[in-house]
Amino acid sequence: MPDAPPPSITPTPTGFTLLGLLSFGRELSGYELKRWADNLRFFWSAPAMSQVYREVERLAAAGLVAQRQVVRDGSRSTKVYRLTPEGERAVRDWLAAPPDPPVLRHPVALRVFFGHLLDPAVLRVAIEAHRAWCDDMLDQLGAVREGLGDDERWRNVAVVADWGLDYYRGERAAADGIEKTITAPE
Amino acid sequence: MPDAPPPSITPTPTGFTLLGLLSFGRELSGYELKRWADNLRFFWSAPAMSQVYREVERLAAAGLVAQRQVVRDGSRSTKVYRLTPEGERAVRDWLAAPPDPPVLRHPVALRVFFGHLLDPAVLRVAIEAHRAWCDDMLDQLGAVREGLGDDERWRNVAVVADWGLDYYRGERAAADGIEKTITAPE
DNA sequence: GCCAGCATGTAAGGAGTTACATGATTAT
DNA sequence: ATAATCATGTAACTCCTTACATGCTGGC
Repeated sequence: MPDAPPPSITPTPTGFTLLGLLSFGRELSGYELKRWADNLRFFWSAPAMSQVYREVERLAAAGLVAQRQVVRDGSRSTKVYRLTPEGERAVRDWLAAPPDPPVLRHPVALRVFFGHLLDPAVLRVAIEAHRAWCDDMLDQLGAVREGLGDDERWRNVAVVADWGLDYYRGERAAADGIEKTITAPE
Repeated sequence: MPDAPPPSITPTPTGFTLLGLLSFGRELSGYELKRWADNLRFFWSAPAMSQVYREVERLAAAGLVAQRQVVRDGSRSTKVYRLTPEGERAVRDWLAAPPDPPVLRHPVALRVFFGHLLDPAVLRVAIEAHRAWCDDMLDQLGAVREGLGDDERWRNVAVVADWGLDYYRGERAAADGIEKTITAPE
């Protein structure tokens, strides 16, 4: 008699992204999955460590990933996960479904919208902080992009990285534009 | 003896945005607040109806808004809310705090990232759906922008609307660019 | 007569966060 | 030695959503 059929729970969005990360073929630990997931932060929300552990357990319970105990360095042991065929089917189906609209929460836009409640100097500080954040993201994403090179295997990832670089450059330019509007009201 | 001091709870982000909406000076019902909040959807998440009612009750309990029973049309009655001085202080302080980084969740970027799991034709459909969504947002936001005119009272709102029009135009252009990359792989 | 819009809520649950708790290994 | 990184989890809580439930009013 084969194993009991895994309970058919539907993964959360984060669960699906973890399946996606495992679809690159490597066996990863929860810790490694978190670090890979952090690379999605340029266009997606990176999950908390604790959620990665919770989700990957759920995925294992559902049979979408296979768990394996690995002993490293003699005594220390780690759980690693790899995608099962069912898991791959699940991500594929999830991705093939019509996409939800993008989610955007833009604190700077919100502050301009409610600009009558803010001292212009404070608003300007917020805009400048945003620009600095954009620069930071551009640095980080630029580094990622360089690491990808033109390796055929990371072609799609590179496309997204290039898209992201444009996105954050646009974001930065928009911040500059808004700041001018604020500083020179008439 | 004055009224018991209102319990000092901190509003949720949605609660603060409701305070912000009330800071434009009008007394609004829960229903009207929801419709006003929907105008934030171009750069912020619009709350569900039920959450608006829950939050506005909490704000009233905290003394940040004042509730008033209004009888319309003889029998029908509505609760309307207006901002109290404490409420105004609370939003101001919230907005003056350093902004959180923007939140972005971009399903199309995610699909490109995991492009190896998708039939190119399906990916193209997703990109085209995204472009259609951008066009829709541009239409809606354009209509909002026109309604604002150059009324001095809506100056900041108009600045955000103009920013949004640029944002969605950029989004649309990026979708076109990505689609070309996908269609012509070499 | 019926449907769209106005109007208000409750109940249940989903998805995620922060804070806490623990401990081994590696590099400085 | 001590700090950073690797490694794994639990508990409590927040914020928000969907589904449900109800009823009035105005226009076609």
